[in-house]
Amino acid sequence: MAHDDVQPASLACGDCPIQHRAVCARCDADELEQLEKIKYYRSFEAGQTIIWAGDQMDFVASVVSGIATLTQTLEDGRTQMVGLLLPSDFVGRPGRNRAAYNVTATTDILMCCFRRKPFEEMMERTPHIAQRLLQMTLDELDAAREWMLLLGRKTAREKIASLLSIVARRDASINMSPSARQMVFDLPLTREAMADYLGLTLETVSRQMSALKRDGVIELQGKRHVTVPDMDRLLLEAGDDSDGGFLI
Amino acid sequence: MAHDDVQPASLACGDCPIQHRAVCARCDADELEQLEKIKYYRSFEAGQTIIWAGDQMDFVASVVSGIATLTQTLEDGRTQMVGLLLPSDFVGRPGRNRAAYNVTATTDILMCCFRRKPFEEMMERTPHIAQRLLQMTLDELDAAREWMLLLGRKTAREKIASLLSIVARRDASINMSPSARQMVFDLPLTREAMADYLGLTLETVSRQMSALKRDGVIELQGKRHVTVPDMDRLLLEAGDDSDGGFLI
DNA sequence: AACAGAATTTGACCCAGATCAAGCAATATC
DNA sequence: GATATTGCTTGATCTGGGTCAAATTCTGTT
Repeated sequence: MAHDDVQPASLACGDCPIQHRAVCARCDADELEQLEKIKYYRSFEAGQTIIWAGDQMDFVASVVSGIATLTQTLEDGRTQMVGLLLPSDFVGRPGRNRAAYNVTATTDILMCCFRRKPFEEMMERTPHIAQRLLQMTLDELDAAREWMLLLGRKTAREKIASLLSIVARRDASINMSPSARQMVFDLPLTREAMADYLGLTLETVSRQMSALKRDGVIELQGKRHVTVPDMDRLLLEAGDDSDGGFLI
Repeated sequence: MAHDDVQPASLACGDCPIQHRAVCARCDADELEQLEKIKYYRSFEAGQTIIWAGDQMDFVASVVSGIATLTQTLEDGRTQMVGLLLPSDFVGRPGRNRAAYNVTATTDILMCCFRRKPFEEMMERTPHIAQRLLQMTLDELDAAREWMLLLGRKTAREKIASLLSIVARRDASINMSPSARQMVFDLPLTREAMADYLGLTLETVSRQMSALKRDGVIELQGKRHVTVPDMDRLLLEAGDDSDGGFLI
């Protein structure tokens, strides 16, 4: 998951052919050449499952463009989203060859993959890769823990408001000044995906969206296009004491 | 408490004075000497808050003995536990000087601390420390995500059964063969702490404990001492498809 | 042993969110 | 242009777990 400290500009790192913050921010020419040899691209269509939980993983990868979700399921079909993969996010872990989650493309997606074994060997020789991955993993852990608070203790309305403010914030950091009061963005998730993320049913998501609209917290044009007239109001509804999103 | 006196063999790494898997498993004599210089011990009593969210952190640390919890709170007082710190676990992150969570001792606890700046500098020079921390952080992330599934999608009864099976499993890995059908252990948590961990109220925890007892899934001697006559039954109640605990 | 205080259990009641079931709107297919 | 298909909304009803309150252990102290 990406974070507030990661500026979109930092995603493309100069003339690095991989253009990925996890592995190339501090790579020298020699290291980049090594990476070049073990890398390949894979693309998936929206809705495709990229990796099934339990699958053999012979690669680690980073998202170049598009969005994917990490989900866990109970055998009776209950599913919980446990993470989002946004451009520049990393998936797969050195040292383990089985996937722990389902990874599903929610939009068309392009992944930059590295063969696992050589990547691990390279990591041994190239300390700053482990350091960078540690940094990213710690960010993800913070995000996951923030989400635990949401899942365990927030009301449905607060959950929705939290998700909206997070998406708004991320969109804003890409499209406009993050301090603007009014924000406009498209939801990258269906109601069902929102429900899976928030630990709710899609009906409750829909009802709370309608409630927030009725109360003037948000405006909806169509189903995906959202206008937030007053971000402070939305953040208040989210129930966070802090200024909002660690998440995403 | 059982955990104070029993240390898994793997925690003590040879003649390393720090005896901590995060930082010394592959340290040579020279590195150990450096660590020795920046380390100190702190101890806390059960109930004490070790670190407040937002506090300045001038150290990173690992638990030598005892148990602590990581909690997040909303400003109206709702709290959610987001992690447990057990002996050998690491807390604090290189590269950030503000704590993100409250850390509270649930038993008397001894921590081995390293001054942050020199630790970071040492990490730069000593690749395997970052590699080890990455490994540990990835494990924690998996645990957090497993917990997200629990928080978002499991019923109260399943949550309790999950927690019990996790504690049983961890205890078993210390005290006896993990494959035994019957298990006996002490809960290291109060009902309130269990509730904070599971995203429930303490009344619901109590009720579900009683229900599991009534249904013969567990036996209770006193409030903390638990006997599980049939671990498979408990795991079934936990609703996991896998064989249980990534967690803890 | 008796008491105080905390932790836990149990009961009665309530409500947020789940479930079940229709309708509606937008897009894709023929 | 008619018709599925898919995603979303809304309504009616039910229920798991929350809330409030009162016992009942347990623990430590005098």
